[in-house]
Amino acid sequence: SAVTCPGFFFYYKQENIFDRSRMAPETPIKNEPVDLSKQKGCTPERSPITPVKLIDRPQPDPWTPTANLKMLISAASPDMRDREKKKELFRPIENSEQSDTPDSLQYDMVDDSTVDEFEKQRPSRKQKSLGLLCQKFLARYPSYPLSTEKTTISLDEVASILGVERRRIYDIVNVLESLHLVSRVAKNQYCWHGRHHLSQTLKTLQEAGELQYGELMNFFQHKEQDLEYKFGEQKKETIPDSQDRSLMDFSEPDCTSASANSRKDKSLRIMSQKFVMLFLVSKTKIVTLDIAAKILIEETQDTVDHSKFKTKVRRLYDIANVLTSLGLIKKVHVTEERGRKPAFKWIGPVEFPGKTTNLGTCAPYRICATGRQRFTCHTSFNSAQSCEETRRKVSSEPSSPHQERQACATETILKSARNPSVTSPLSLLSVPGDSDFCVNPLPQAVFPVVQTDVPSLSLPNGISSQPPHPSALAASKTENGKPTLLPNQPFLCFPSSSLFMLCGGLQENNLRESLLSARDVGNRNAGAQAAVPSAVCQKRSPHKCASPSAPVDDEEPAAKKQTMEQRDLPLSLVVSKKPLESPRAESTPGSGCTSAGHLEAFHLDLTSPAAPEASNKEPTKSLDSQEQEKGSQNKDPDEPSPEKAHISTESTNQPFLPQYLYVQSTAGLSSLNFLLPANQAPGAISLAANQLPSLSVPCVMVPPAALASFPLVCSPTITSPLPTVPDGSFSAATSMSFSMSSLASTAPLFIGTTAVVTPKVSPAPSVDPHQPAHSAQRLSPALPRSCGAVKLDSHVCMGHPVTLLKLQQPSSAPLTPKNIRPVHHEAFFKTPGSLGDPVVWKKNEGNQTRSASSVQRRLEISSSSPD
DNA sequence: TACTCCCGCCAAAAC
DNA sequence: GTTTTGGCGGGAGTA
Repeated sequence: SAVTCPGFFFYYKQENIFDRSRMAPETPIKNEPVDLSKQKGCTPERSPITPVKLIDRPQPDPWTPTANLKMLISAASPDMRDREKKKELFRPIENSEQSDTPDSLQYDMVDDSTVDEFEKQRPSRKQKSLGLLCQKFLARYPSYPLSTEKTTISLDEVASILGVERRRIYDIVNVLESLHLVSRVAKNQYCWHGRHHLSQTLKTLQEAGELQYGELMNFFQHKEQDLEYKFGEQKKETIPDSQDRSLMDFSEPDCTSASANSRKDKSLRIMSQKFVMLFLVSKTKIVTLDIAAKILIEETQDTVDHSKFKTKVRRLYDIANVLTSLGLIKKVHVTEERGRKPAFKWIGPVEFPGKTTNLGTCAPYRICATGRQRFTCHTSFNSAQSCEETRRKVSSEPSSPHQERQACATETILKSARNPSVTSPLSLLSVPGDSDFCVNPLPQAVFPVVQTDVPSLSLPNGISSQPPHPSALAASKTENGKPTLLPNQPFLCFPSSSLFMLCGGLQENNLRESLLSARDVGNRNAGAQAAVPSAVCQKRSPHKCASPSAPVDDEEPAAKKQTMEQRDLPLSLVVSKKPLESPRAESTPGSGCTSAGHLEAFHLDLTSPAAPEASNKEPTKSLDSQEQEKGSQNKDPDEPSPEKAHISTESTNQPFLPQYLYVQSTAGLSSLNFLLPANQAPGAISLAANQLPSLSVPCVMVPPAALASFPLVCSPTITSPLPTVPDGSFSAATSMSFSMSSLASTAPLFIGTTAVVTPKVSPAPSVDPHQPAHSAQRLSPALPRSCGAVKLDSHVCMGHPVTLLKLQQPSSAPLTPKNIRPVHHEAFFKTPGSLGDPVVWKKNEGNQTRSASSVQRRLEISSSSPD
């Protein structure tokens, strides 16, 4: 009941528990009967033993402080005797919980009156539940503490007070932390923030969730079985869990230390955020545990292990209990063919007025805007989340086209995340929804850097690439130490592996308009990144991460983008809105949000040009902002302003005609894949099959959908080719680090393969403009085109100078086998590297399995791959 | 029987 | 080396 009546619950808590605890934490203790035997945490003090009875006892009176006192008093004598029994029977926690919970139940239970009975009744498991414990915990603190007051939480103290072992407190705190209700300030010390930022956090999560899980959720909801099936496959194939993980890990490192990542990947916090995302993304707002577990497992796990599934479910229950205590969800059951399935329904806020940005501002927290990112305040979290998210995306890839697309998108994102060792930024970026947040950072990162090693290229995936890029860039930089930006250059070097989607012929007009408007808005979406910022900053710090402070702003943008509606859309930048078919896409213009169906599409879109509606929708918003940013960025091509890189957004409404050529590099990974606007004359792109000719493509590069946040480079039209940059300009460094921003410049992109480019690059694919439209989900060479989903913001690009991208194909060679994608198309967006044979990946990962997320692994690989 | 999820081992991470 | 964190899964309570 408490759950259902949050208000009441809280009120109650505050009145009673809270006051007690806070005001006099000790008193509570006293009140609480401590179970000497059980309570580990119980400090001797508490141990005092006052019989818990008091609490337990249901007194007629509501739990008011006074009532408590009465109880205590009354209990006094009996307590003593009962003590022993109670020890076992009642724990402080229980007691407190009961007391805490307004529920009549408690009273009922207790009412009996006699202590003995109580004892007999012995607290049931429920009474010991994490949910109740959490309620007690929450009761201790005000939901909306004064900004001025900072409440610190001592884990030990709380544990002792609540009469539980610290381990349990961690469970609670981790979940609360994921929502920014608390933040860790030091060992054993957390800071209570209350719900002030909850809406923002949720918003951010929602955005991120859309990007990451939008399609999946929809998909699942519609086809669980299929999905499952797919997932299984995907996991096997694509999910290089390790890679994904790696992403996460890296990302985290950004924020925190890399070391933490491994564990954090699986962190309850991240899981919590992801879980929340699922709700926020779900149209029905109902998420079954099995689906959630599947989705989450995919992300992290390589193999679909039943035991893992069970474990995941257990964790989800833990999280759900806390969320329930927060009044955000409630338990329900979904009846399906199979029968009744446990599920939870989101009963928390659905719309979030605020902008996500603020979160970032909140000192303690930061939301990593990135979809995948972690919202968690802690840097570590943020990064981790992002990574994880990305991973998930990747992993989650559905076998089905849609799924694939999505997967691709996610993968790309993930990849991006991973790649950038730092990823976090990327990850952030990648997330479309987050895009806002991400935007700034990414761009920065993105800049044209030439990375030699960067394996990851987010680009490839287009969307994903974007986010990744930044990170990638960063990563490359860090890794190489030379993230070289290409000064001024309009070029970007892409790692061979990367895939690019180029889109041409987007609705430039629309975009432009949107952009303009966007500009007007002045959003600098930079702000958008807010959430991301922190994370980004950390990661990016080098760049510009806009100061975290920015977050606020960022959030706003994000918020804008992803207003409820939009959020539906997968942000994916990818969005290209309607690629070729725009017509279909068309529709949803404003909706931005793509319906579930869209979602799927959008992912796909990201990858595939075609991605119609979904992409459209999303793009609209985010794109606009992005575009705007781009525009700005473009202004300074040279400088990669963080924000610059944007994905152009299209007006959602307007369908685009995306025309793409998907150029696939041969080896899948190694080679680049891009989409060239169909419009262009094929000739324009002269890709020798073997080499990489520098291409001038008046196309837009569309980063992965995720990019939304990132700058996309779009060249709407195929303008005349840009001046080609000398291939040589880009060193073989394959890194594609092109900064998104630079790309963002939107100027038409010029893609030139470096001389180095290996012939592998399969131009051929590129040749087919048409194909692209379809699914390009697969990076695999075979699938070249699929990528179409790019979102273009041609407009943006249009005006701008052309960007030259050079593709390197570094000998793509080296592509690690991993990179090479197996036949599976599922991999879609994965960067070439990511694409690698799943099997291989797995193998590679094998060792890492646990610690490193697949993403991470990927990253690692990629990083090495450069080799 | 299936669902829940408490409990605490134990290892990674952080001191 | 010690302490803090927290992943993990056995297994018991519930429905």
